[in-house]
Amino acid sequence: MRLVIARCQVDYAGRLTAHLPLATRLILVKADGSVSIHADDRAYKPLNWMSPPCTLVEDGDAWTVQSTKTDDRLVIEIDEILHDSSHELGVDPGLEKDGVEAHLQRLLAENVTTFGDGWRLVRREYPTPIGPVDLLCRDASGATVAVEIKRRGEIDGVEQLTRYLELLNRDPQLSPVRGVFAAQEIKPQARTLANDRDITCVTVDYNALRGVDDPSDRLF
Amino acid sequence: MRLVIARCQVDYAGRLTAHLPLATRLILVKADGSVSIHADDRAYKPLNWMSPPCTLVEDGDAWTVQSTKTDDRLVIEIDEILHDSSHELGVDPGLEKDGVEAHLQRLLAENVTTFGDGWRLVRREYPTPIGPVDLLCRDASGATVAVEIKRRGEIDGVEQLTRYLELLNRDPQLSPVRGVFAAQEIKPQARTLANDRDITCVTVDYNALRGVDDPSDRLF
DNA sequence: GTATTTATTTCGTGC
DNA sequence: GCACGAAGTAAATAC
Repeated sequence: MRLVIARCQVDYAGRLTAHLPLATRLILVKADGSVSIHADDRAYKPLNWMSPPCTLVEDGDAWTVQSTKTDDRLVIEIDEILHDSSHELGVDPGLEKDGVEAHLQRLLAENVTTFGDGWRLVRREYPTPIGPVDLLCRDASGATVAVEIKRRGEIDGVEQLTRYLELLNRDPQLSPVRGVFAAQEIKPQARTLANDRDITCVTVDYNALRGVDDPSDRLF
Repeated sequence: MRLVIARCQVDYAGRLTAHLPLATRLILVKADGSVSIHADDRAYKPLNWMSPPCTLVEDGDAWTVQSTKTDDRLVIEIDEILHDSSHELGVDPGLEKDGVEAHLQRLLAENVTTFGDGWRLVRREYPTPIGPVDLLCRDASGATVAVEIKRRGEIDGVEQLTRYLELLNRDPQLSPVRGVFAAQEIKPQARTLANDRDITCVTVDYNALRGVDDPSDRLF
């Protein structure tokens, strides 16, 4: 990884064309070949960048980063270099994620009684012609319920579930099928639409649910 | 801007929980308060980050980045610092973009003959109850044409234009209205759907069109 | 202010 | 390899 602090101008041509006037910035050159130009704001987002595969050619003050696959090009005109250092980082073991929708789905699949006593899982990722339903269940009375799970419940999730319900209700083996919209947080608009369509909203406490599964916390 | 190369472990808790095992990484602390943890790959994307507003508290080897607005938290456990430098960058004049959909729309509005001889513009951003149509035109024969413009023509753009056409064709003053789907690049799926719905596809050469407007190129 | 759309989206996953 | 959906999406824009 190479860190360069330099006064520079940058031009990009590719999916769009863009220009950066002369100013002092960080030029970050990674071992993967990527080059990104950072200002002192915009959080982690660079002003300009080139994704690998690409090659950096330094011709004096003119640095050219050319994409190997497309005709995208970044031209950096160096005015003055204020810092230039390189560092061996090695391969990163990578990020271990937790808490995404998939995990929430697995937890709920293993704990369908979260929705009500006597519930049981028919199957996870129940296939339909327009895509899999997250969970297909039977409630205590034996009625079929399609469950759509989101981390954040928004209006498009309700639309998605509505499409599934319409399809599932055409199947006389399953019909009538009702819907449950489960999320860690449900937006008011989504809740209103769901209620209007007789879909039950359930907000899920992910931490509590995980506690059922594995009470050992990592750090928090 | 502060650049720290350090062997470290990182834990994040917020919208998800995540852990980074001990490894050497770049810790980038920007003047806007943001902190991002970079490995030597993943292009410009950090492994972990915290967006402003947030505060970094260093307590020996334990660095804590706490979001001011939410309860998101990043805990960095420093094992060894290999590099630590700070740099004054000043305010960046920022990126001047060109080539986005808005500009493409303006260019085409000024050059509707791109679609055919004798075409003229009725109006740009023609209002309908479900949103504005990019361009409403009349072709050489006087027939009404609705034009939907995208940088990249994908299936949802065709759906959008279809909804506009359905609405516009209810207006006896305009009907019959046909559709043109214009983009720099049209995906095969979108083209197939458009053809099926008798919508004409037009791929636009943005550079050539811009050349009509302003023949002076910046760099390329 | 909130809701919607865009993004040089990027990134993963299933086919 | 390509289409589809999710993202700690974020950011800009419309309302």
